[in-house]
Amino acid sequence: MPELPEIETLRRALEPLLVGRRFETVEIFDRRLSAPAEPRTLAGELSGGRVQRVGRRGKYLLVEFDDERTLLVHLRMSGSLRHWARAALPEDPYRRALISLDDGGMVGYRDVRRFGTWRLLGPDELDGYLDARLGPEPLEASYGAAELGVALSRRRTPLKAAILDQRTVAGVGNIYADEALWRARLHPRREAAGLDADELRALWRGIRAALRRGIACQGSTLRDYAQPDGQEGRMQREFKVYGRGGEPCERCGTLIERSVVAGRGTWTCPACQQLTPTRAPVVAGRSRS
DNA sequence: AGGTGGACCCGAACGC
DNA sequence: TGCGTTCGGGTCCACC
Repeated sequence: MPELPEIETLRRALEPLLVGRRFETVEIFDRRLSAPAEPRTLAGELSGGRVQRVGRRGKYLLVEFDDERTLLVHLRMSGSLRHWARAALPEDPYRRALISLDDGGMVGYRDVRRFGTWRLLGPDELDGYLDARLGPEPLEASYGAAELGVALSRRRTPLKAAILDQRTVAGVGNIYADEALWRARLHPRREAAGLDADELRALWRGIRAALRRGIACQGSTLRDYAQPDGQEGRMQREFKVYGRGGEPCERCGTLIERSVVAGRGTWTCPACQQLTPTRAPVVAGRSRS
C-alpha cells in the first residue's frame, strides 16, 4: 500500500535515474492505466519527452518534462516501478508499461491489481487537478497543527475517516493513519472535530513522526511495493500497531486489537487509545496542574 | 452538503 | 486435496 513515505522513497531513487533523460519509447499494455486516454495516445505523447524534475504531491509521483507537461503516476494499491540500467529485463506478466531511456536504461511499471493510473497534464491543468484532490503536504515546514485543526473542524466523521480523506492532509493511507493515531493516543472513532488543542497537536505530531519514520525506513513492503532496484522497505518491521493484532503494545503491553473503522482494517491499543478516556488516576496528596 | 457504501481488480487467505 | 468464497486497499461516484 504505497503511501506518502513509499512514494517519497521512490521519488528520491528515481530522481538521479530520470532527470536529464529522454523517454525514447513508451509502451502501455493496459488501457486502464492510461484511461481516459488511449494507451497508444498517451504512449505517443510521452515518447521523446525529456525529464526535468521528479516530484511528489501526496501519493502522486510527478514526472515533469522540459516542455512543462507532467506525468502523474498513482500506484494505488499494487503499483511499482523498476529500473534496469541495461536492457536485460525479466519477464513479468503484470508489467503494464515499459519506458526505454536514452541512456539504455529501462523503467517498467508493474501492477497486479490494475488500479494504478498514469495521466499527462499540461501546466495549466496540473495545479487545479491536484488541488481539487489534495490537502496540504504534512511534512512541509509550514504545515502546523492549526492547519490540521481547520481541516478537521466541523467534521462529524470518525477521526480515521477524516485522516484518510486526502483533502484533509495529503498522503496518509491506512497504514500511516493507524500508526499516527497510536502515536497520538487517539481512538480512530473519535469525532474528527472533537479534539482539544493538546489532542490536535498530538495528532499533528503523530502524523509527521509516522511519515518521517516511514521515509527513514525507505517505506514498508507488504506485498507489492518495492524500490526501483527491487530492494524492499523496512518500515513494516517497525509498525507499532498496523497488522499487529494479538501482539503487545510496546508502551503498555496491552494486546493490540483489530476492528473496522471507515470500512478499513484498523489496529489500535485498547488501553492507549480509548474512545472515552478514563480520568488519569489521582495521585494521593497532589493534583496535576 | 457531508457522510456512506459499492465498484473497480485479483492474489492470498480462509472455510468447508 | 481441492474447490469456492471472502478480503483488502485508494479513489471515485452514486446515493441518501
